[in-house]
Amino acid sequence: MNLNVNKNTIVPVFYQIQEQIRKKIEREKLKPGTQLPTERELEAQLGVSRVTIRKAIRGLITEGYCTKRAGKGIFIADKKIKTDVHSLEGTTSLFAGLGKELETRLISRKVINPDARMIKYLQLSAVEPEEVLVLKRLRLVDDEPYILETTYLPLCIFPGMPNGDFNGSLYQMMDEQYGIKPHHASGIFNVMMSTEEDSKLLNVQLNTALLVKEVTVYTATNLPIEINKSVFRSDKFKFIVNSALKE
Amino acid sequence: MNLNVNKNTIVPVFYQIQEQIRKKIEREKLKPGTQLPTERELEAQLGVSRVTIRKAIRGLITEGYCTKRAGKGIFIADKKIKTDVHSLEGTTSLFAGLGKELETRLISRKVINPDARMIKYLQLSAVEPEEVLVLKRLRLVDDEPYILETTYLPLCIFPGMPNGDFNGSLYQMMDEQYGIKPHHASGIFNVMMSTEEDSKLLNVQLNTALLVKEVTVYTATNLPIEINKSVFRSDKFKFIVNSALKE
DNA sequence: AAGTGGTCTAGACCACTGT
DNA sequence: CAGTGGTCTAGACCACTTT
Repeated sequence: MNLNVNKNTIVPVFYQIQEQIRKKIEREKLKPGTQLPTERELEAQLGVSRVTIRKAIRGLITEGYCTKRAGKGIFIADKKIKTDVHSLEGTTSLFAGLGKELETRLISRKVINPDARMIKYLQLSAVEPEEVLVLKRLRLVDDEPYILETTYLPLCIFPGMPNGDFNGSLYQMMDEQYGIKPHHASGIFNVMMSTEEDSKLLNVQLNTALLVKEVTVYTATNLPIEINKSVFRSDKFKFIVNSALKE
Repeated sequence: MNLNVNKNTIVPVFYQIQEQIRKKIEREKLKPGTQLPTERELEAQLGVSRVTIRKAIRGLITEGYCTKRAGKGIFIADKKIKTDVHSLEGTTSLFAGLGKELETRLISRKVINPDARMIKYLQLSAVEPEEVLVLKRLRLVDDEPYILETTYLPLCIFPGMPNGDFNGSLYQMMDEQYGIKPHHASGIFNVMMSTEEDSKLLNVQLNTALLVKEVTVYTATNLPIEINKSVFRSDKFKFIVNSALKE
């Protein structure tokens, strides 16, 4: 791997290692898919402890440069997919535009009584709140999970929806079966550490940094029709912003 | 602190601790500014090693729930400031709108020959590229750094700019002295680990997750006038998105 | 069964912050 | 100076993946 470490400096050893690997990736001397030496090999080669190696790799994983698999090894991540934060384009059409075969796997489908947060954002009746359909769907490409999407849909707007088939585009289904079109959305964009469930479904290590976009979606008439929480793998996506001066 | 740990489960100990603290923060049982017990106190109280305690805290720091200071301790972070990713509002007016006193500290001012990246984004002549003014400015509130902003300005558009006073709003200065108004911008939003310089200036630990927005700013006539790289402390900001359906 | 990363320990020393 | 977090070690055991 051609790395070297200088222990006679204030610069932490883990940081020296991390930066050398990062530069190799940025200069494309390490190409996507390449397997790094194992932690124990690096430990022996560099004469540092395994904890230090792991600390060096962790930062690269948080930034999405590397991925790890228990039992397999450490790998350079593929190029990230560019996604427009500002676009309300559905996941289905995003991938269609990229020429990638998107698989949608329904993880769970539940009808629940909304909590205070949902009542607020979906503007449900506080007295007799209507039930909400919760869909958890995993989006995969080549059997590799990319996005975990949780959708909250008020049944007063989408009656009968619970029996639908959710392997295609939800927005297309809304339009075709209910004549409802999403128009705009607002919410929050955040960094989150993966929970046990996120990790299992997205096939990443527990406590990996993930990117979360959580928005309320409205029709052109400002009717809230959906809360959408999308959890993106940070090694798979980069986010584009298009800003404009506010009037 | 009233935390407990069960070692007879598959759930990692560090994760149990992290989630208990997270919940206390979310339920506001731990309020902003509160100091947590020291790492060695937690170690003794919970009967786990210091490394495990530190691993638990690290995730909370990445999400911006906590901050650490060597020699001081671990603290619950203040509420985050909401920033619209989509707005081109300058930092100066953002804080003015919040009623916070923003201090701008000029860290460095250099005139450089642009590299390939700048030539591309600022659409400079590839043959005889004009020089670029690089400003590094720190934005602080109550002496606490919030944003590290690096600005690249082509001197062909802003002659004489290097001698300016950069403690106010740059956009105001562009308008008043050059008659140039920013109109829209596009670029990338990312998670980055802090470098040594970032860490020193933003007063965070080396290798802390930070949020970076790097955009090219244009006038209404699509003239690129600036590359702006803003590094946000993740314990200080949360990001709002407003999406619209693409036409 | 062998090899990978994941978790955890007990201890050491350093750098930074305050008194 | 004492106390804090920051770095690092050498070793142990576990769970997952592949052969």
